[in-house]
Amino acid sequence: MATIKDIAREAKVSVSTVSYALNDGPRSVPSEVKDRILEVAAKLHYRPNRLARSLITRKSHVIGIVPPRVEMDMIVGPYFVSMLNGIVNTYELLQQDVLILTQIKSTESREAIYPLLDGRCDGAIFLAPPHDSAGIAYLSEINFPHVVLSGRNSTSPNFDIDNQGGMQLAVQHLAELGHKKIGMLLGPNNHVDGLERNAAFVESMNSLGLEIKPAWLVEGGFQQSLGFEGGRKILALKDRPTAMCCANDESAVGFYTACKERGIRIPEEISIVGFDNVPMASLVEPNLTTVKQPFDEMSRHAAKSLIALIDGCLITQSKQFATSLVVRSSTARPMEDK
Amino acid sequence: MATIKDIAREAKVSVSTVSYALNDGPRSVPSEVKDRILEVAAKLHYRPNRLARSLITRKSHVIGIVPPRVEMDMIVGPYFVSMLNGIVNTYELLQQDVLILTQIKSTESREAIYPLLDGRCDGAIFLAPPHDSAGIAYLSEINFPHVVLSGRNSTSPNFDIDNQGGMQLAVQHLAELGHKKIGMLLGPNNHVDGLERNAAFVESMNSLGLEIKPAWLVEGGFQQSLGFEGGRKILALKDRPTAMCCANDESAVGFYTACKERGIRIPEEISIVGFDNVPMASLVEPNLTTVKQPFDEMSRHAAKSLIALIDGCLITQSKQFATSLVVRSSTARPMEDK
DNA sequence: AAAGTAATCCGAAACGTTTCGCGAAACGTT
DNA sequence: AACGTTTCGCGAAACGTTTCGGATTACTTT
Repeated sequence: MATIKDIAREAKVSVSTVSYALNDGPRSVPSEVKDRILEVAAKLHYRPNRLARSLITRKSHVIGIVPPRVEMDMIVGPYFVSMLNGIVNTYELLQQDVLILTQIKSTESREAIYPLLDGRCDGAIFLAPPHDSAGIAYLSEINFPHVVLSGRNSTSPNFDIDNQGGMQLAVQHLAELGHKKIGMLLGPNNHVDGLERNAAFVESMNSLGLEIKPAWLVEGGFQQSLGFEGGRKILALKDRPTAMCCANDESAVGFYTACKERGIRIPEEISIVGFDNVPMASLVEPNLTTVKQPFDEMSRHAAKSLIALIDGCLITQSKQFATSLVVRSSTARPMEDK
Repeated sequence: MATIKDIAREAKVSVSTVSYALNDGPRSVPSEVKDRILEVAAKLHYRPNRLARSLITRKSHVIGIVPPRVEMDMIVGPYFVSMLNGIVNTYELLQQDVLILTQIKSTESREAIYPLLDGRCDGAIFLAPPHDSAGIAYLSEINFPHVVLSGRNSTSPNFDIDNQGGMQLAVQHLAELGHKKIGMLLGPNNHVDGLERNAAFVESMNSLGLEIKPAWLVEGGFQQSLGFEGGRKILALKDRPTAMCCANDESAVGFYTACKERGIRIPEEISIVGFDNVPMASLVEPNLTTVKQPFDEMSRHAAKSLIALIDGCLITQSKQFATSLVVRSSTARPMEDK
């Protein structure tokens, strides 16, 4: 592998001159000798070693992504994918590569996030990390550029949606259709989005004067399988809700399966609202009414903000993104009580 | 940021001793002084700089991924995601990080793939690259470890499915149901999988003695939108096929939309077979009968093979993976001809 | 007691860059 | 002709590691 030294020898100039020539460097080099250098470089198939360069410039042009985890398993589910999509496409334009840090298993301690701090990346995006992790707080302390997507860390720039407003849209929609008996497939409590959506459900129901029945609140996690189990529990009740809010689309789809198993028709016998608007929401039958999270806008915004941080802009504002309701075919007026 | 030098000064030993202590080797250091060094390292929150280490060891423990492109746009569609999933999960266990090379826009020239050769990654996986690219051939020439997933490069290890066998399963299934009038939503010709599936369709039809009608072969790309357009063309014909093979699931779903638009029932009026078995296949209504590609097995195999290559195992075999037919609800016997 | 061996640990080179300081040459100005 | 100002180019330091060669000391063995 040819190095800058080889070029220097071959072109009979010094190493520094070669560097200036190749980079249009901070110093000028006469076009005649520059041409010769470039020619030699091409002949030797020279390609700069980025490690050496990054070592001295302290810039890698690589952005780290810390993927979300659930019980030590990485989720490469629809959420991760939707976010990654926006991030990757943004960085394609901004000339940054993306490093997926598979080795970071937790954000809870300093040591756990050390792989981020070894010079390989200029900054990091955390996807849906646990609330207020010590590891992330440490990054703020040492001023390592980073942003948090779908999470809350008091010391870091956060980009998240307005879960409160989103859930209110969902509940209100059901109430307007005439539903009074509304249950919820709860989200996980160790995650901000889950927590907030759960709380917002209770709040929205209260503000509309609707009664919350504890039996209608069951764990749905954020996963299809848990949604299915939760659905079974709900549907086995003698007194069933006529509508369900789900903490996310995946668990809603799990609920669908439970309905199918029991032969309960959606939306005739039970209305279902999801949350997120992942691609599958418009594929399942009936198409899922859901609260839309602007994945693309959020992820692009986060990606760009991180670059701003890296470039020295110190005032990166956290931002909450608005949600909107996408009404499809999984919600309808409740059947007449007989 | 503390360096090994700081530790050396603080612990009153030489730099080399610190290195040996921190790495347990290659030379021994008495446990008394080692403990002191580790203590100082912890106190200073030392973390090794990987750039410096990689520079000298020539190992980065990072695997590069070159994503597939269609007309300069990166596809972060179901295919990419399914593969990425297997790769990332494998490398999580094998202690490798994953670098997505957004900056590689083509594999056609040496220069285009230079970002791969700058020391940041030890090897690379190409996802569905164009057939026999000069860039990839160059990698073989200079012995840079790499594998090709879903593509064919004569000089590189390839991991791909048996498109021929898969398409035969599809056609045979339709034939067994009694279909004689079978069309195809063709795949793109600039891609091996598209090419092979198209060819295999023709071959399978011939070997079963079924007539191929040119009007029933329309471009479907690998995308939903093109599948939709293709579907419109087919369905507008006076003499329609009773069954369709689609080059992949996404275009099949596009075909679904065309059917819905025209009020044509699947599978009663037309049977549809997809290819790939991406998650959406089991979500659409009716569930799509499709040829299953073992994404997980393939991607894991490729990921592991690449590591073997990097570790010096020079005989990494290309491998073709078997497909299987997943019969769901989008295929049925044709309606009686009246 | 001498010689051989093993254990320690230091200094320095190396990896491939970027960039600073400084001298030499070339040029323009008075 | 003397002086300042550019332009050009070289050498060397720096980035943070790993690892080799060798010097010093301590422990065996005869």
